[in-house]
Amino acid sequence: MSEFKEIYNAIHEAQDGKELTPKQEQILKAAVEIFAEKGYASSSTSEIAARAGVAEGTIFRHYKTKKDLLFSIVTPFMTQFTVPLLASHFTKEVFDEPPEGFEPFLKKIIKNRFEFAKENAPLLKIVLQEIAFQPELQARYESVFLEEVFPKFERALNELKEQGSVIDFPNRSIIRMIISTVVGFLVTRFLLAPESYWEDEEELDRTIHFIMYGLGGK
Amino acid sequence: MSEFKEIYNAIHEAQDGKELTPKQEQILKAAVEIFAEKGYASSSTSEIAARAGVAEGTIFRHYKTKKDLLFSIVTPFMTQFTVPLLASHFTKEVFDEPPEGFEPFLKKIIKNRFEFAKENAPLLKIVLQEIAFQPELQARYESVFLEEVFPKFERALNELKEQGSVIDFPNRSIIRMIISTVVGFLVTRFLLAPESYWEDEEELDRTIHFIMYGLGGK
DNA sequence: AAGTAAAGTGAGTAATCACTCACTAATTCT
DNA sequence: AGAATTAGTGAGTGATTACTCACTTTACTT
Repeated sequence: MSEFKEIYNAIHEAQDGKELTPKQEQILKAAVEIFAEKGYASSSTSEIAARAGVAEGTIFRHYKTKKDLLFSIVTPFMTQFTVPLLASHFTKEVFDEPPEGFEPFLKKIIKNRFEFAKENAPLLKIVLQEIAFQPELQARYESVFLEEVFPKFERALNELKEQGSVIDFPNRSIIRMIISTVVGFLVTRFLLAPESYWEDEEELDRTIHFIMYGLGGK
Repeated sequence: MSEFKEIYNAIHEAQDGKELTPKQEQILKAAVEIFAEKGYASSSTSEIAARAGVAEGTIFRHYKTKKDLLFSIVTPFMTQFTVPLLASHFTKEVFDEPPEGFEPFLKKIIKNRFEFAKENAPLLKIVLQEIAFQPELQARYESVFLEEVFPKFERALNELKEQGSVIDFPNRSIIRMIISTVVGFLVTRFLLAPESYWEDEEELDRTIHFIMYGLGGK
């Protein structure tokens, strides 16, 4: 919750050179909650204003349209979620300690994104929902993921394949399988069955085992 | 497309003892298209009526509410999708040819559901979207999956574990990993990147390999 | 302290929404 | 063939929608 504020404040500051107004924070918080509860299309600006304790006009003072409000919420999250995947030490790590570089690489990346998802579950839900219908979000995903994350991932995989520690599948197949497994875990854990009892540490280790052996070389 | 008609006709007939009216078919077809394109909440009954070539009142002659129309579309699909998982020969197959019963079991089930998803991609999209916000759909999923599919799956897994051909993870973890992998594949194949060139046979085999080795025993 | 710019307000608006209803057209029943 | 039931229609309705705008309040600058 405090992290929430920080992320948006930092991003807004970087864009506008100003901090978020208290009311603006309340609007963002309320919008995230309501979008996650009922979906973007079924959420009304009047309800968001009411929950934020703010006049409806105040929303439109800061965000030109309702869609603009959605993007102001979703875009920073998408960026924050992928940024660590771009950090150079993640790819370096794979090469530094061969041939057992794959497992710690995966472990670190997954546990890291797990913690982030844990603190931003509603945002995860909003993104997964809205990316299906908002072309602007798809475009953003493609430009960031396909142009930045994918190539880095691919370089690491090619190296690992040469070491023989990863099976010789097409890179996009491998990446699809890893992401399916991780996203499937995050969705089950935080969106489908957040109330269940979860042994997070063990479940993470099992998930990593699944990927490691599923994609192991030779 | 022809299969579409058949499924709904059969189900409607079983419920009402009557066949679907031609206009009713047009309504269902148009609703599926539009729901998949813009999402349930953003679709208007007037637009559905227009695309179906039907007066708006006709929709409400057959479906009490817009939500009733959604359920009439989604429920038969959910049932059809899970029915083959309940068929007894699927679980039998695992025990009949030990110890290599796991792979053919998986292969058959996955290829089968792949074909079904291929012919009903828009419906798959609608279900995945709306299950997040419609408690009635969640309830239906839980009653069918958790009470029917899960126990069958579990019995098969316990047997396979005793044979040593499947790793000793909790059953719900194993099932989660299998479903994540399969759903991730279907979503990527038919919803995210349906335009890409896909080697379906090979990709299916790789996906099965991934699961087999990821969950292999010993 | 005065002046200016930004933040906040809430009644008002045109458009759209799901849904109704009195009516006609087509089918089925006897 | 006539009666009765069902299918189909489309103008009409009240509620809700995202968004505007003239106005007040707060914050910052000098």
